[in-house]
Formats: sequence, C-alpha cells, structure tokens
Amino acid sequence: MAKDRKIDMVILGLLAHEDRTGYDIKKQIDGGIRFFWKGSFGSIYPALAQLEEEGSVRRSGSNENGGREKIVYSITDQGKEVLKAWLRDEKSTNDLKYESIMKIFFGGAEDRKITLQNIDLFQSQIEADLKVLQFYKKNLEKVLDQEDHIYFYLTVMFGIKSYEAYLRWCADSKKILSQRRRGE
Amino acid sequence: MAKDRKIDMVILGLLAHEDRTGYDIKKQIDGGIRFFWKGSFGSIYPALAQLEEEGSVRRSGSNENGGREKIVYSITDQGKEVLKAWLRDEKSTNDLKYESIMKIFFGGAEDRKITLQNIDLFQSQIEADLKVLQFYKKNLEKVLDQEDHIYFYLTVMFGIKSYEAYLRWCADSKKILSQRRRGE
DNA sequence: ATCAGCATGTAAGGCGTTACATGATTCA
DNA sequence: TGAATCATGTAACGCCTTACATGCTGAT
Repeated sequence: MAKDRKIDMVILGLLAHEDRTGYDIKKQIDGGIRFFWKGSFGSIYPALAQLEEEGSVRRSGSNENGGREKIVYSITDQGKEVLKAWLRDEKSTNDLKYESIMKIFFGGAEDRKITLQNIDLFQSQIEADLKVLQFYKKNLEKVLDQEDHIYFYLTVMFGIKSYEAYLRWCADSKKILSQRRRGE
Repeated sequence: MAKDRKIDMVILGLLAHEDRTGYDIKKQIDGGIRFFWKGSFGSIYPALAQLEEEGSVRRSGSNENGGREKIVYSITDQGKEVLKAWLRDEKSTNDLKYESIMKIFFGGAEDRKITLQNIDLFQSQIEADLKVLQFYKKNLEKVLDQEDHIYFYLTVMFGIKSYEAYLRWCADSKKILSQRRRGE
C-alpha cells in the first residue's frame, strides 16, 4: 500500500542525466532500459504529473511556438535526493515473469514436440534481443573511458551474459528432449 | 483487457499433475515455481473460484470432518483443454523487473561504492537462490528416468545456468568498477 | 498452554496496460 | 495528400499484493 512505483525512479534517473519530455522518456525505456524495466505512456504521464506535484521534477521549458505543447522536464534537488535515497536503499525486488519457462515446466501436459517448439520460440526472442544488446555494446566500447557510460555498459553486459547463458540452455534442453524420446 | 491471468495456468498446470487444495498450490508456487512466477493467496483463491465457475476445475472432496473445511480441487477435461491451448499458443510474454540492475544502470547519480554495494546485495540474493536450485537438482537427478520430472529438471537447469552467469557478471563488474577508480 | 503451520477467504488500494482522443510536423 | 512520427493525456479495466479475519491441528 505504501508508494512503491518504480517508474518514478526510471524517470528521475533519466532526468538526472538530461532534461527530457515524457515522450523522450518513453523512447529511452523502449531502448536500453526495456531489458530490465518497462513502461507505457499510461504510466509515464501520470507519474510525471505526480512527481511535479511532489516537487521532484519541474518544467524547464514548454514549447508552445504555435504548435502542440511540448513539456520538457528537469529533476529538482529534491528529486535528486529521492533518487539517491532509492539507490542507497538495500531493498530491491527482482521479479521475473517468464511465461516461456512456465510453459516448459508444464510441458508434460502436451506432446514433447510442443515443448520443443516453445523452446525454439523462446530462443528466437532471445537471439533477436541479443543482437540489439551486442550493437549497444559495440557503440559503448568506443566511449567507455567516459564516466557514466560505464553503468550502461555494465547493464548491457548483464543482458548479454544472461542471454548467452539462456541460448546455451536452449541448445542443451533441445538435445535432452530429443534424445530421450519416450514420452511421445 | 481480455483475460490474461497467468495464475490460472499455474493452477491448471499443477492440478493436471495431482489434486490439490489452494494452500497446496501456494506451497508449490513458493517452492520451485517462484523462480519464474509468483502468486499470493489473494490471487489464488479468487482464481480457483472463477475456474470452478467456468468449469475448468471441480471440487473432488471437501473434508469437513469436524474441523475447518478443506477443499481439494481437480482439473476437469475442459480445464485440460484450456491448459493445452495455452501451451500451444505461440505468444509468451517474458517480463523481468530487475530493480537491482536498474540501480546499477542509474548508479552514476551516487558514489561508486553504492553501486558496488548494490552488486554485493544482488549477488547474495542470487547465491541463496542458487543453493536452493542445486538442492532441487540433486534430488531430481535420482528420478530423472521418470517422465514428467524431466520438465522440472529443465526449468531448474534454466535457473542454475542463468544464476551462474549472473554471479560471473557480478564478479566481473566489481572488478571493472574497482579498477577504474576515477569517479569517486 | 502456546506456537507454528494448515486452511480459506475478503477488502482496500496500488500499479499498469490497452485503447482511445487529439492534433502538429515532416517527408515522400 | 497521406503516412509516420512527434507529443500529451484520459478512461476503463484487469491484475496483484498486503493486511486483515477466522479458526483448527499437532508438536513441544
């Protein structure tokens, strides 16, 4: 029941780096952040409004030169404190909802070939994401001497290393399921 | 907005294997399933009631021998079809919410030692969970020749392989952050 | 006797998604 | 001129957690 909205921290974290609009924030989330956290417009805009009300962010400029409004937000000193307090807080929840793995766990209710198919589907998803991460890695290595990029680099490496492990598991699992053909 | 409640599939999947009470289901989730899906009483009991209404599960026995009611559920043929249709459905969502990794991503807003601390905390969590998974693995290897156990084995291996990759990443990351002492 | 575990359930409320509504700008 | 992208926001609704309420059973 206590406020526990982590999207606030994504917003604050991004604004700590650079001023941005809600739309910009969404683009960033869909970029490198989506590998460990997601967010939609329907969660970003209300969060931004509430953070402003609380004094953690402020409008640094509204373009209303004829066209549609465009609201650029900055983080305030109070917002920076909220962000730092969260970073220092030792409590972190790491929740995964892996429907693909759940389907493998309950694979016994269907033919073995359905499970093999589900592993293939999972593998394809991971392979596609891994390519994106490897692209990020290549670009980051050029600017790694700059502080700040190192944190992005570490999280990209987290993604790459875990996805590589997933792919090895996919290969192993398919081998195991194919060899022991009994349950079909 | 369409029904998308995966807890239904956890329940159906478990009941496909054996008749159980809501309480039993919760225990199973807190055991091996929690590594890829979670569930609380507040989600299990209402789901069970609705699955019964829909005809996917049925009460196979209510103990009311003097004491408090104890409702044992079984899966119906219709429930089995629902489960199989889900297994055959190619759409699976794999959502991770890794607050620990997010803290590392935004680590630039604080001292480097805070990030090192956050990596340590993550590492401890993973080490503890890995021990549990290795215990499962040891027990499963004794009964691996039995069909059905193989699916549990595969998901346990998924956990072990990814957690081992996480731990290697923790070690590497701490080394990288300690060596390049500049931002402190 | 008391405490942990077994057992079921409800209520309040937060979080988040999807779909919708609106409209400007840019580029082919 | 039409499509894609930029840009903000709301409404409906589903999902889930936490806390609460209740009471039995078995072991120490």
